[in-house]
Amino acid sequence: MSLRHALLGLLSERPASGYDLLKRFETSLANVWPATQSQMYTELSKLADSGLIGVSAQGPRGRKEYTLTDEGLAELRHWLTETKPQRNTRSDILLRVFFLNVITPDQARSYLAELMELSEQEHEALRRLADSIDWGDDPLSVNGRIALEYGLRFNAMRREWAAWAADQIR
Amino acid sequence: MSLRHALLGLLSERPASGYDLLKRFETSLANVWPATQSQMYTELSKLADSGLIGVSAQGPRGRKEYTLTDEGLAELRHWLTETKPQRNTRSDILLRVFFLNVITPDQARSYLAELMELSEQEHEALRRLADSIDWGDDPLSVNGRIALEYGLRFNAMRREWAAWAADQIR
DNA sequence: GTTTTCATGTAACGAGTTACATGATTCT
DNA sequence: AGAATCATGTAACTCGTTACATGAAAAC
Repeated sequence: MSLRHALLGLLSERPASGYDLLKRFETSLANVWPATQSQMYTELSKLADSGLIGVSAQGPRGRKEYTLTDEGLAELRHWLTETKPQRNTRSDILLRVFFLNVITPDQARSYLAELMELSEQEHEALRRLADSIDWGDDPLSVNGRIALEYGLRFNAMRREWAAWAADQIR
Repeated sequence: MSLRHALLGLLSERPASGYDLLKRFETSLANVWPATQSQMYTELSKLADSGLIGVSAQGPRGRKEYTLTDEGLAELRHWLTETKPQRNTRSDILLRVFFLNVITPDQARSYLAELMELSEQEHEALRRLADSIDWGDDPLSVNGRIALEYGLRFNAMRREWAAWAADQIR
């Protein structure tokens, strides 16, 4: 139920079309909340129907620019302050760990080595992303920087853990 | 698509009924792959239809005991060795971070303080769980211990990050 | 004999994915 | 003129959640 809030959040910065939002997802939110094109257009229609956003302008090629309404902003704030985040369960990566005894120790260690590599690659990608952006003092930079730092720490933690885990398997 | 593999994995230890598996999910896999009763019975039917598991015994009250077939074990091994884990995206917690500028700095800091507390609570719960189990040298203990260590490290990381993040918000 | 536990299933709905379908406009 | 990009939408399907429904057997 959070795609709607992701869209409201992006529209709180500035009005945008579905196409714009699609692009912005790719660059900023793809890591924390991926969404398909199909899903976004559907959700935007629903948001417009429920009055949380409105069509503020029409452009060429049927372009519809959406703007956050007062109700939409209220809903966004309500979500941020009054509702508790659901903890993030369901990890394919971790699920596999429970069944590593089904394969050979060599295969298990190889799986954990892959995880280490994956973590390193993601860490590196985030580091490059951090370098490519010139961070200002504006709120968006601060928030983006905080989210990115999470990614860096997360991948560092996961790399260390996978190394430790590989060592546990005898 | 991993619930099926979670079920195959649990059945690789020993045969069990849907009801048994439901109980075992609660204690072991609930943290990494929660599933509802409804979902599990449906998935077990599908697995039986496709021949990856079979009904090995019938008990009182319509109890059906399922056993992993050779094809099922092969599929489980295939999943573990040949397929790449999908990285874990979609974090409600992190999504909110992107929009903290929409609320007041005080509210934002309060949100991060909640996250710190949540991480501490989960860490503590896992620590208690670790203490309550007498870990042996058997494969299941090793795997369970590895998964649990992940949880401990993850929550420690998240707590530190939230503390750091709160400090970034001025 | 009543409550608890065991045990399985279905229906309706919401969220997410893949694929298909269409067409206007801008760029080269 | 043709290719790339902009731009939106729908259909079919899978996965996951909530709620409903049922009843046998064991425990007290």
